[in-house]
Amino acid sequence: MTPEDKAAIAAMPWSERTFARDSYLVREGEPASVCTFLIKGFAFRQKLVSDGARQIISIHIAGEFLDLQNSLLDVADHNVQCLTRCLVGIIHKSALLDLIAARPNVRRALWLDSLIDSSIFREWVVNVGRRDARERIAHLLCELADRLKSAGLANGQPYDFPLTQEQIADCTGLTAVHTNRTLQGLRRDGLISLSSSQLTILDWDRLAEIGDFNERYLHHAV
Amino acid sequence: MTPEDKAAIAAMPWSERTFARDSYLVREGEPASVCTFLIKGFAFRQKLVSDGARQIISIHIAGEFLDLQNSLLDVADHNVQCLTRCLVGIIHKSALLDLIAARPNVRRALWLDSLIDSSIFREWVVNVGRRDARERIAHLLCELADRLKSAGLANGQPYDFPLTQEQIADCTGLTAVHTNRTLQGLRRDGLISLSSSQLTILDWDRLAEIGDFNERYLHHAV
DNA sequence: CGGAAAATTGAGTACTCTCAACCAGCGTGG
DNA sequence: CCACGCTGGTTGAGAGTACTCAATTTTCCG
Repeated sequence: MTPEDKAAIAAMPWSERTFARDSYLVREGEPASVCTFLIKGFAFRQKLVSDGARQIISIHIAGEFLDLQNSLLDVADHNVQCLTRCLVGIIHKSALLDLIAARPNVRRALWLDSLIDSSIFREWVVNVGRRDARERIAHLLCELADRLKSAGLANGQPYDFPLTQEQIADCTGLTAVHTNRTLQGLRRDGLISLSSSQLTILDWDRLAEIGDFNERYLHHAV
Repeated sequence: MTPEDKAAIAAMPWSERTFARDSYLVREGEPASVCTFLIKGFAFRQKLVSDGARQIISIHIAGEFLDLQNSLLDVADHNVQCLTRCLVGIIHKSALLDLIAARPNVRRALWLDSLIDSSIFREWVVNVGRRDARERIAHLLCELADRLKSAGLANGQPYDFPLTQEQIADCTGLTAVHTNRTLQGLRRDGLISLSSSQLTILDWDRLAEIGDFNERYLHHAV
């Protein structure tokens, strides 16, 4: 992006707001009028099924858009919620569409962002569909560590890792109890250390192998 | 889209090609240089995990793009394969990018297409993550029937439904054996009739309820 | 008509879930 | 300052859904 692109972004009419942990930023079924991006904190997307169970669909870290799809879609098809206290940037979708119309580079960057989101969703389908509990959790930990590192949000280990075991369970399609036992297994085998929201990956190679983790789907280089 | 938009699309340098059942259209890890769309037949996206198991990530019907993400991403992050004999349209990604640059309406339509793809991936994460076998299969059947109908590819029941039980299993994260038994349950309960690639949904309301199916995520109206 | 692919069946296994109880940490209020 | 309550984490036992393996039947297609 050129300096002009960046100036155009900076000139957009956006606002900032802080949300408490667990606050909803987007609710399924509600009309979509704004787009939000995360300035500080962690957030996640989720859907609820008929019996009340929750599936988390993705985790988001600072710097990421939370609902870029709202720029074109009329009604939200899933919920977005704060994982921690969050500082969020809010842009009205029309402002974003104007910017996109005027700035090819920005347009490209935003489309690319949504395509990478999409790639992550695909990998999550694979993760919950074809891996067992140990593999799923290993994969999730690798993904988050990799993304934090690559976004420059980690200065070495341990990583800030604000997910409770129940939330890890909702990411991986498991129950909280089984997640607990599986995490204990990973600890016992000297692969990770995880407590009080601090994650240390003690043996990256083995954890990545267990989780069948290959960073290609994150498309870092693009 | 205006008539000019349509003329611009028609004027693009694209080619047609027929592929046999099971042929690969895109292979994970290979450089992405073209985009393809399905003119006739069925195709699917899939990823393989380390132990060789396969997870199908989406099913595609005539009229849909198969790898729009290749227009911006450099390396394919998953495989695309024909489910049946397919007639496929192929566009070099540079031609598509030129068209996008010149035609705001086309650009919007393509981005929208990729956003709806994304929404379907999210629903699949939920399906394999938080539903049991019967619910997963019911949901898959509802989705495909709904999409075929809404694309105008079905003139009433039965629907063309070219998935084998093994492929249904790979869509839902189950084994072929369990898929077989679960389908028998759906038949026994008078919900569906499925054989020789012909699907009849005998009781839509009950099937949709079992599968917790809500068409919102397909964003038909947009 | 023959062979391969797809569907079906049975029996035994195991991974994950459910339910329930219990422990630990922490912020709040008496 | 400590009790209390809440959330999050841990443990145990038993149940159940889904898997594995292997054989058999049926269907599809050349």
